[in-house]
Amino acid sequence: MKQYIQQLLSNCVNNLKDKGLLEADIQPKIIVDNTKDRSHGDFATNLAMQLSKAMKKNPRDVAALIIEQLPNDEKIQKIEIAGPGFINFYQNASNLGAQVKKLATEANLGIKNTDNPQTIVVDYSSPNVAKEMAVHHIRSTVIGDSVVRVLEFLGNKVIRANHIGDWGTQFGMLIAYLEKAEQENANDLKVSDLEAFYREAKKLYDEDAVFAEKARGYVVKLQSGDQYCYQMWQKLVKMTMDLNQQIYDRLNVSLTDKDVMGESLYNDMLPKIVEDLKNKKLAVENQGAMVVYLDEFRGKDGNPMGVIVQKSDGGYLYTTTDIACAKYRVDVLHANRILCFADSRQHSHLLQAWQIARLAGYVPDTVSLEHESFGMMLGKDGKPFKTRTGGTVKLTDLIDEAEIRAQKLFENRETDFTPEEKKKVIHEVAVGAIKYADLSKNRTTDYIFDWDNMLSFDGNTSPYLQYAYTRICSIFRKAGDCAELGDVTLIHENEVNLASKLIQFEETVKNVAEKGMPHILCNYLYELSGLFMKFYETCPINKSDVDEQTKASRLTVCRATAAVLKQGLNLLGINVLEKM
RNA sequence: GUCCCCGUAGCUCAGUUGGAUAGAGCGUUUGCCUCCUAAGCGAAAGGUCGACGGUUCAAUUCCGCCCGGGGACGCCA
Repeated sequence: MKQYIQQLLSNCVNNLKDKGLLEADIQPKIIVDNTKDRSHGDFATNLAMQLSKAMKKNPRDVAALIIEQLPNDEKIQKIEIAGPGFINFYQNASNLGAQVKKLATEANLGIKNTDNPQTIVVDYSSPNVAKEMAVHHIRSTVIGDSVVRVLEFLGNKVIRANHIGDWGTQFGMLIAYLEKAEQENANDLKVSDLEAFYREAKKLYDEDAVFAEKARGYVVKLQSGDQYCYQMWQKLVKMTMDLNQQIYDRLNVSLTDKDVMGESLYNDMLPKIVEDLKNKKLAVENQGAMVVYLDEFRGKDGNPMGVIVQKSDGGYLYTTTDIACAKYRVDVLHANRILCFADSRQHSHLLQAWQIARLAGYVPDTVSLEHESFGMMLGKDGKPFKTRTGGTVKLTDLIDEAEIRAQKLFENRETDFTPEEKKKVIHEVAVGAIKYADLSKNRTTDYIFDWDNMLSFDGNTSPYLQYAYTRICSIFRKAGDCAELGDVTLIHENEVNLASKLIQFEETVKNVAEKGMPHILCNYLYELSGLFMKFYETCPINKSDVDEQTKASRLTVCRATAAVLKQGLNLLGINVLEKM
């Protein structure tokens, strides 16, 4: 509808030009907004105010001229000039009702796949091997996974890339420690606490000279392709990812072992990359290291900053890996668009790596590289988040705590749930709350970690949206067999408001896909749920004094709302419930 | 020192490519279950949008300069 009005206005501008009322070379941006206030109609444009200077008339007169040019249209009930020169459009209620019915009845909510599907690589989660996933991993994991779902929903080919930290000098130490642990535990080693594993390895490395010597030897062997070390390294990777997979499964995150594309994947490419950069005169030697100087980035002295792509000892750095990684995603994965969900501290590093990749011709201008950065997790004191003991909070502990709190909440309610149903509700509510706490915030800003905030079940939270859905399910249960959907006739103000919001689902989802920001969808779903709650309070359905036609109409509105909520929550990676 | 992100109600956060009276949640005060689930709805209180300039018919939004917070700045990732 918005685009429809945009088209009408565009025609209108051309008419004005034909009539000589407007210079032909003026190209106004035609913007149609959803109004914030119902008294301003459904849609508004500021076109008249934009044109008023060029046409040398006051904005309200320009608005009148524009309206004169617009054809009568059955979808539009009324057009008004308001305030300083806004043009407000009132949508015909039956047109609005027809769109709601489409949402309720058509597959995929009437949303068609995008005309030009892209291959999009989404780089997210990225835990480190031999480290436990902690609360700060949740942002990349949960936000990235939601964007993946949104892009797929719109018909794109999405390649999930879990860029795990599986390479580095610490692996010598870890292999040596794993070897020791295996010897001590015969053939049945189970590691459930990676933090302890890493801590013990580090302790031995620092205190035991013989162990440290062996560890250093293993690094060299691993890097030169030694079979034994390679197998031990693989065990460490598997050990970690098996534990991480449990977390992904618990959190309903769509990543699997097939999506793992760790740093080590690009190892073989690194020597060739450096060689190529040297040949292209991009990399030059400085104090034994290979360095690329970039004009765009200045160092402390104001001179172009050198980005080291190969150390003086011949080793490579993560910048080199990220250059190779970008090349791989273009050459092998055929990406049209690459999204990288990583925290803001990596911003300049990524820009440098990508700039080099572009200069070297690995990534053409047609492929976009986007750092979907997010802020840091801070403590209540505004400093980077740490627990009292200086550590961080494990993701598993966070989920456990959420389930404990959800269970407590549940125990105060009277329900007829079976133990299985009860368990499911507690789980989905707890996980939804955690994910929504992260998803609903604009990812670019730093945010404060707070147990009570993150594990809240009231107000603007996932349970609120899930609850709205269960209320609809309850209505249909009550209506039973006579739940016939009918044409939508919008009578009550709360019905109209709900319907207007419902039809904004598609543009909201597209906005999320473009910006990589699921909080836009969260806000939308929260507003939608709020409007539904108001509708629920004021527009009865299963009551004896409601006539059949009204009932059928409202059931359609309910069906449409349920469809949007279910699909919307699904795009956030949150499951709906029939009852709670 | 250079560069990046941020500063909105007591707290946590929204605020669409500049638009009409800056919005939620939590917390506080308070009304509503003989009526489709009260994990809900209604009402009230709470703001120099960090400060000052500039551009514009219009600035929380764009530009400049300060102040404050966080971060990144050659051989870690």
